Amino acid sequence: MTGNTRFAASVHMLAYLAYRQGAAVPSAEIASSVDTNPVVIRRLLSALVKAHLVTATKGVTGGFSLASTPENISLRDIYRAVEERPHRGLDHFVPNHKCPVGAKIGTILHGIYVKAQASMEAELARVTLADIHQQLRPVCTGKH
Amino acid sequence: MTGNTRFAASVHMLAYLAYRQGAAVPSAEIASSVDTNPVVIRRLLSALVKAHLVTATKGVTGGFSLASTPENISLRDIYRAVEERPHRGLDHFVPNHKCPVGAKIGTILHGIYVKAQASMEAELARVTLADIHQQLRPVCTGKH
DNA sequence: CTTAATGTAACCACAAATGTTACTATTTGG
DNA sequence: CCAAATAGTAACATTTGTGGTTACATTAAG
Repeated sequence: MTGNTRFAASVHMLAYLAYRQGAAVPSAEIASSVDTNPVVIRRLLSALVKAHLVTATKGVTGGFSLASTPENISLRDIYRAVEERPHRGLDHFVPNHKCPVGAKIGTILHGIYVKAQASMEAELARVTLADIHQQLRPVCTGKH
Repeated sequence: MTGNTRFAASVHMLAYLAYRQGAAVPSAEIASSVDTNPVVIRRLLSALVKAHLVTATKGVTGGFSLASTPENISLRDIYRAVEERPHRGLDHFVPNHKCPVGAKIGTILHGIYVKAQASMEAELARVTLADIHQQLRPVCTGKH
């Protein structure tokens, strides 16, 4: 699993928590579903805990569970929690400011990125974890 | 200039060609405006030529120019020309198919990506090179 | 106390993008 | 025909981001 899979993996993880219906799920179990390392899972979940989408409990019986009902968690919430700097593409775009075009294109592009992303996020906002949980049916409920 | 700047750089390049009003502009001049290597410019322009957004002429007086009027070139055209596989994020996302969630989440996520991107592209389609050229004013016309 | 869990730091490995060099083919103009 | 300037492209180096891994401190249950 390489490349930028933060968002996809996060949706998968939260869908798994919804599927486990409030149980405290350890990172190792989630890692098995996503097929990656538990530390990778915990790193991503750390961001989701900070965004108050997930709660974590330590100790032997600890694990992760949704901080809210699936209906109240949209994919936009998840996106914003794990993709902190979506305009990263512009971070290292530093044209020649001595050129009239290079001097102004950065500002123009920034406005375009903002609008394009707002449009995309509006689409993500229309889907909730409950919708995804619904699409996962028919499926046996509980731990596999 | 690092990271994924293909789209931003391409918009810059085509804006520069619009600014130069149909002249045959050599890659070195564009590279100066973008502040990068001429080969990088030619590589990106190669994709834009294949998409019929730009024409190239070889030889001493050669260079690049727009294949159409700025009004007829939208940012969506540019995006599609240089970002061939925008769902690349999902390419390497390979969950555990033995898990009921892992088995189905890929298809669900794919549908979400398609919709989110369509929404973003619709926004990009609303902006043309003519709009950008307009925003670049006031600016002296011609070679700097 | 033992055990199983989170939380993180530190590092390694790999992939993808950009930057660079070098070369060929083409076209213009003397 | 030749010289100069250009596109086109292959090959390689460099950089950067991401995921994977190991290790360890902390916490809580029984």
